[in-house]
Amino acid sequence: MSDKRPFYVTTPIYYVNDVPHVGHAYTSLACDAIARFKRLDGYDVHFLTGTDEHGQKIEKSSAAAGMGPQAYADKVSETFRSLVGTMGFSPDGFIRTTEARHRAACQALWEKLKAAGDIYEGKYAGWYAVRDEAFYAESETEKGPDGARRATASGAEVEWVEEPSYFFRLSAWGERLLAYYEANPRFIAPESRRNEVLSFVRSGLQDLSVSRTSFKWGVPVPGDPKHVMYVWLDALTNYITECGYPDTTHRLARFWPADLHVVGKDIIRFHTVYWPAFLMAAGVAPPRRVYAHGWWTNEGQKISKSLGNAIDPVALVGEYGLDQVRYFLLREVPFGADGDFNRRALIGRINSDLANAYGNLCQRTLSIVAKNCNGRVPARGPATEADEALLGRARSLLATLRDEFEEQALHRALIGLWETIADANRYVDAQAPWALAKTDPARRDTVLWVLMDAIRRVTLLVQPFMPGSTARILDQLGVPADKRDFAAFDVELPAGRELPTPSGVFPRHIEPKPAG
RNA sequence: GGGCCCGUAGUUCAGCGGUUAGAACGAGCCGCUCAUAACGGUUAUGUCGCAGGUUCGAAUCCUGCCGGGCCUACCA
Repeated sequence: MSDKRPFYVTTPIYYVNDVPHVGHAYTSLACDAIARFKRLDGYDVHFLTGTDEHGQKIEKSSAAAGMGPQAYADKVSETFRSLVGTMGFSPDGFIRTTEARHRAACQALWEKLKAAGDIYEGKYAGWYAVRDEAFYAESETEKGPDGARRATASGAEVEWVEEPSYFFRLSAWGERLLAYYEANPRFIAPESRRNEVLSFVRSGLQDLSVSRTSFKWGVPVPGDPKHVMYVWLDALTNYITECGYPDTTHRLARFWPADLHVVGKDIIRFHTVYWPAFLMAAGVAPPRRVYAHGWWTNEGQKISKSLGNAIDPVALVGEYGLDQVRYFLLREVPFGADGDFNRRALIGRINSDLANAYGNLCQRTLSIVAKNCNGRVPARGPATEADEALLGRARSLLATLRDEFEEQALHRALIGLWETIADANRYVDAQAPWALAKTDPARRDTVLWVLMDAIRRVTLLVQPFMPGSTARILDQLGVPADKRDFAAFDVELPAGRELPTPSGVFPRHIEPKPAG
């Protein structure tokens, strides 16, 4: 239906045992900026997010909440769905693992793996801690002086438990995975994560338990309904469920293989080892790229449930503004690295980068236009060297940003954009259009036109990061709605177009005076 | 234990073999007055973690040490 090139980007599906926090918001935000950039650049984008709703924890949490697991999942899934609105995300699909289409896809994938001989029946055995409701590897436990074995991390007593389970023959896929990494050097990013995965796979893979009989809340194993599929086989499959798997004629089938899975660094292995192994075993192409981002700390402190210092994105947006938060999260930390969330830095970004540099550039330019040019786009005259320098820089931005988005270097994209904003502010001072207004109105108009065009180009490219604010700026510049994608990057503003009265887009953030 | 990464101005970081080590924020001084008291110019501070080594030359390569982080499988 479209001859545009497809681009498929996904967030992980979020587990509904948790309430949304900045970590979730951050992953989705990065995907959102990427999806928006690609749409503006003419791709047919499919951006998928959703919720993971199966498993023992949901079964238990829902019972504790006095409701059925589906009702419970419905409720929590809804909080994730509402985050989409709060954060201004633009997903094209929202998938839930409890949907019938997902059950069908998981079962189809299972049958394929079974038929290929990559699934066999065995016995899952391990050290189980009742208190933690978790299995531990032998190396994660130790024997105490009383002879009882305990989980090293939690101190909970563990017991040896065995249950029947199906296994995926992951051990057979090590060499083929390494060959895939070798042939597709961009598959895992950033580089440091790739190294980790490589060394993990080289160290040898064990078969993977992919079913459980100890709980019911999951996708039943075809032909053996005592079992439900266990975590990753269920969760990861969502990415192809969306594309209609196993129906290759589905309207979204053309989006597979995914161009990009964005994940937190904690689940990189599942996406770069298990997932491509499952897919290759089933005869499906693996995704093109998996990018793992880092974690946020809160004012220098590790975020943890026990500290109760989770950051609520909804509160954040309420206090500082949506685009301000979006900008901060993507600008403050190199995408891929860990970062610290702190108020001083956030307020610094809001005031320095947004209010003083960008917002004020727009405001000072547009108010001179409003006062001197009768509120219309001025006409340009011959360009000077200084004009060409600024315009040349602004023109080169699109190509640069394309490269940076190819690498998910979102922070570098923003840095480059802001360098041009700084150039433009220097240009205003050097050209002093307020003085030209008295001596050389034609030259004044040229200067203002140059500024407006530089701002227009920068703003076009800032759209993926701050869609709301940039829309307002483009309105004030008189850029029509159909001239805001990158195809219109070189469509310059026609002189004489009437402009609305300018008004500030990025207010300074003034900290409320703390008591005492 | 094994593997990977990091330690550079007050702060966050760039630089990864070649003249006097850079940027941003913050601080001081000067200028401008179009603008959200915003903007521009300028000044300042660094034994580039420590100790050896390779080299004509090292923040940049090698070794050791100190300090910090991450990975080392079935919690999403």
